[in-house]
Amino acid sequence: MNRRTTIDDVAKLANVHKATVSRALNTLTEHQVSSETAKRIKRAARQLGYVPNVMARGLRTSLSMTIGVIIPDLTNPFFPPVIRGIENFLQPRGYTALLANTDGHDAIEVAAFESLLERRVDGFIFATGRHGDQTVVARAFEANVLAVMLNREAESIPYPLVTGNDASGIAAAVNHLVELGHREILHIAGPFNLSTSVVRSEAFTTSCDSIRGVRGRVIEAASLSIEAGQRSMDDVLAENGMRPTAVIGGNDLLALGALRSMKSHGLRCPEDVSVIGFNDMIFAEDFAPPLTTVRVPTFDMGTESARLLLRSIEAGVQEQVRITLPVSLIVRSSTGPVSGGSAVDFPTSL
Amino acid sequence: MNRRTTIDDVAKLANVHKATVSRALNTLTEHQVSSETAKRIKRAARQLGYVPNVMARGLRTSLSMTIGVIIPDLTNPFFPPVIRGIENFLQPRGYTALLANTDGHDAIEVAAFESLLERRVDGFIFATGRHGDQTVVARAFEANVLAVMLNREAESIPYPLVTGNDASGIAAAVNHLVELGHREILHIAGPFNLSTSVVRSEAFTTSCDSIRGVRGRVIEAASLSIEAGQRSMDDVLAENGMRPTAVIGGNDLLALGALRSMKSHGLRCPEDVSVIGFNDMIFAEDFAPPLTTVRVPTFDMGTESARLLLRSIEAGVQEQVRITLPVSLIVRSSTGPVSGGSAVDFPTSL
DNA sequence: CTGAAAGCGCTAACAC
DNA sequence: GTGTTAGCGCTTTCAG
Repeated sequence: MNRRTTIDDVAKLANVHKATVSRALNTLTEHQVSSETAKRIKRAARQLGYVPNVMARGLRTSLSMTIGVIIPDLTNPFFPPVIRGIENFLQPRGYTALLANTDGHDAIEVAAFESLLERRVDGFIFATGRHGDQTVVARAFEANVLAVMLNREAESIPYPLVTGNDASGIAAAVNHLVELGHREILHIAGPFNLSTSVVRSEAFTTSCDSIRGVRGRVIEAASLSIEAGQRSMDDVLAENGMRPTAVIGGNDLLALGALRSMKSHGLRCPEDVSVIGFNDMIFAEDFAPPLTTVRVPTFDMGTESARLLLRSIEAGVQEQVRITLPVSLIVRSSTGPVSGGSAVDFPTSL
Repeated sequence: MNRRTTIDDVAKLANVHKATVSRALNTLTEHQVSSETAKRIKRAARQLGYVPNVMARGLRTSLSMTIGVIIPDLTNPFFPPVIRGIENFLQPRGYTALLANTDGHDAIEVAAFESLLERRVDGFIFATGRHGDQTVVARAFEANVLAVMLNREAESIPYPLVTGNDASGIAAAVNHLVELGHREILHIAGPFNLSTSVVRSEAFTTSCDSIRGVRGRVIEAASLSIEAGQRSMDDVLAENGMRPTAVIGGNDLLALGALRSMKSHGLRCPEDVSVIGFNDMIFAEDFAPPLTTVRVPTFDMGTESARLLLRSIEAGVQEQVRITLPVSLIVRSSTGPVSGGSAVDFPTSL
């Protein structure tokens, strides 16, 4: 990677000062230079294959034109569409996203945060909000760093928040189950140090309580993973109390775990137990059975958070908004009429 | 985001020259400064919350400590583990990856490439190799840019290549099917302008030809997507010639598409037709039925390509290696004995 | 409309 | 061991 051509090279070839080159090549200042010289300069630039050096520019303007995106794990299928949404907004505006995974570890999160600060990112998108203020989010806020929260909120830290409408999604899921005749419903919630888990489980309890005869039960999973969902469902099935006829996972992964647990216990879905997920992640329709779930506009959440952040950056001041995007229930084959009850195809006596 | 403290601030507080601060804070030059002053400097730095500015450093050293990673689509589950593998190698070495998606469009690819050049990335990882030299890869090579190819090769451009052992994976898949009694095997290949598609389909033909009585047929899908796989399988099923009893997808997505097509035609898997995928992407085990597939070490491919690239960067010269990682056949439930024939539960005459 | 000069924050070469 | 000096490549006053 040999020495690249600089603005001075272009200046020399075009017989102007480098300042003029700078003006000519920047859309915002292009009008300050006569269209003839501008043309000459551009030709020279093209001829030399000139590519401006963003680092040098950033040093001068103290704008890096990058933003840091901190997520738990790219491998979680929730995130790729979010990232694409973010980039979709950033790219045409000349910004670039710097990605960092934390795997949920505080130490890694701190390291990632600092590494992004070294790169002088102009702002952050945090998709890692947790409760308990020791997190990086709190440090960022104290340090006056511009940021927006995506999906999850950080307790008491007033960064803007972009989420799906969790409460309405859960309500739709509960209603769907109730219409199918279910009365004993289990919610396998994500860890309660995540705001989404709290919001969803509260919405779950509220929804169940508001419908006569419906009993909702909440169990907290250790993490938002298939394994944790499976373990939670195993625990429930090991009890010899009353079994739920339906379960709502705090996300699709937990629902998938529940499905695996049921399979290992010889329970069929939806004949024995109906299952609903949350997010409608990729492949949700290809599972066995295709998963009924709440679709969350992940791409749009990315776009919106990027939009919000750039607005803050341009204004130079932190906004305090809250954007809640609509969600929708996608009914597939993992939910069916309760057995022992109202259904036609499954006349039963359980 | 107020003005950050600079090296000069630290120098003033520690009563030394900024050059000394620079030395003290850099592990490679730390020994050049007395441990006492070093300690004092570090204390001052911590006290002020000093974070070095990599843009300034990069301008000086003409190293950005970033590398560009160009992929078709992050949303394709093949890539997230690759990216994590790359970052896993880069991060402890102070490097950061800049990601860009092309969606397979040349124009976007060019734009992404230039935007990364502006950021003065120290090298590239291309996961977009195609045949036909008009691509960015060719331009990069001509411009003496350091890079490595991941998974796919760019025709005649001698960048290092990191792949899985496609040929052995396909051979294992074919053998597995033959052992199950299959004799009419279909390969739904990816587009032939991708080197992986060519390698795999050639391996397929070779494998089939080498076994007496086995007839292999190759059909080229329009893209590496579920939809393309479904369409290809639809086409085959619409013919009234001899039907294959097994199909090998060029990747898991194509296999999944075949599965969908079969379902819509009332064909069962594996009873009517066995299906094998390639990559063992996430959730392959959760499909209906759980997919037999060739596991490719995606994370390691990321790691290895990053290692190769950094080595080139440090050497300052392009290497010419080729790393082929071992793959393994993961047998699940989408493959079974050929119907109408041969197995033990299905007694055989193979 | 264009040129000259200064400086963003840092490191590397050279002094002492 | 530490200070001095000189830029890296760019934008932005300020003159003219």
